[in-house]
Amino acid sequence: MTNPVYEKTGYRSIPVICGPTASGKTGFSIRVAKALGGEICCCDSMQIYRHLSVGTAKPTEEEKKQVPHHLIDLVEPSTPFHVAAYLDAAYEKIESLLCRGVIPVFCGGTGQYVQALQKGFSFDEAPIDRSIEQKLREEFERDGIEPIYSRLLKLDPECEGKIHKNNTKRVIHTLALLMSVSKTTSEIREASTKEGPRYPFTLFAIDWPREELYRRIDLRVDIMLEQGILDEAEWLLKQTLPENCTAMQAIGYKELFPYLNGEKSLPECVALLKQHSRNYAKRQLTWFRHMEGINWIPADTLEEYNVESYL
RNA sequence: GCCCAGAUAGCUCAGUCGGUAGAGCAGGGGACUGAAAAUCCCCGUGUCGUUGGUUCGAUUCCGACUCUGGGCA
Repeated sequence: MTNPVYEKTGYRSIPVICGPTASGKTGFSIRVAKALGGEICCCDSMQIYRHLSVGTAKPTEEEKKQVPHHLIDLVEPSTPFHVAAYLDAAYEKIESLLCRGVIPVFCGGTGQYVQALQKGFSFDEAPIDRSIEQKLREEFERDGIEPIYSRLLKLDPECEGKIHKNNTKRVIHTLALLMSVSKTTSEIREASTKEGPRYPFTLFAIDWPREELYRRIDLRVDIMLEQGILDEAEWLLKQTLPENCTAMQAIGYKELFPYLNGEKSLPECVALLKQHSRNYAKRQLTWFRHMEGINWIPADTLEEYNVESYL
């Protein structure tokens, strides 16, 4: 079996630097990319939005000068984006880097995106029909989740153990998906993995003692404030996007809106922002802990850690 | 100094018509295939402020004390 990564770059696999928010992924991935002569590909569901920079902890201009960064600033905050779109962009980027003999170095904290890359999910079906989803949402407002949940189970009984009834967002979303592609979830699952991973990836995750990680998160929020996250939040608020659109839900902005609207004090909002960042970090860790073959890097060994020996 | 209201889980509070207590948030664990920084699931023993009294039994009733609000001086 041929390995396009090895053929083009001499490395057996593409490194993916993961870790919770504020764990030091950006700095570390720059070091790795320099050592490997690679370029960085971001794997982050929020950094793909233009204008949202400080709040999403994008690499700075300074950092981007050191190593080229890709898969950042792909779309406007008003544009819907999702794993499928990310994978399209990612595969295209990987291909073009490999053609130049450059090894991509992935870096990011979005578990869903990392998983999709690692497992090689493909989403080549027709896209989900948004009008169906909209109709279902209206139905839910009117009659509650019961009838929708029953319809979902009727179409695909396997969902019973997989999707909790209270998770209305996923119930609605999944039913809309099944109706759009007329398949069951296991058929979708099968179809999306039948080709296997597109490229070999090796995963790494930066590991901090929990308390220390939380301290770093709090500290970084303070830094973001100094760097102008409020201006970004104000700009985003002025776009008057629908509340449920992805960009509006980014941690760092939604918590500051009440302050900008004069409903809450700044310290109150900042405390909440720190809180939500910590909650998020915990959820990220759940993803990474259960990923196959992930290599944990204790934070105090980051300096001397040699990614290359794993590739 | 006097009057009133509080004092219960890390925080905000509910409750026990007297039989040693429970929510939300925090915290911990988990799920995740087209919104994922989203969404959802599971996990709750704490001298019920201190100290006397009444009682078979007090966190609950009564007294005193301490502290915290608010009011009057």
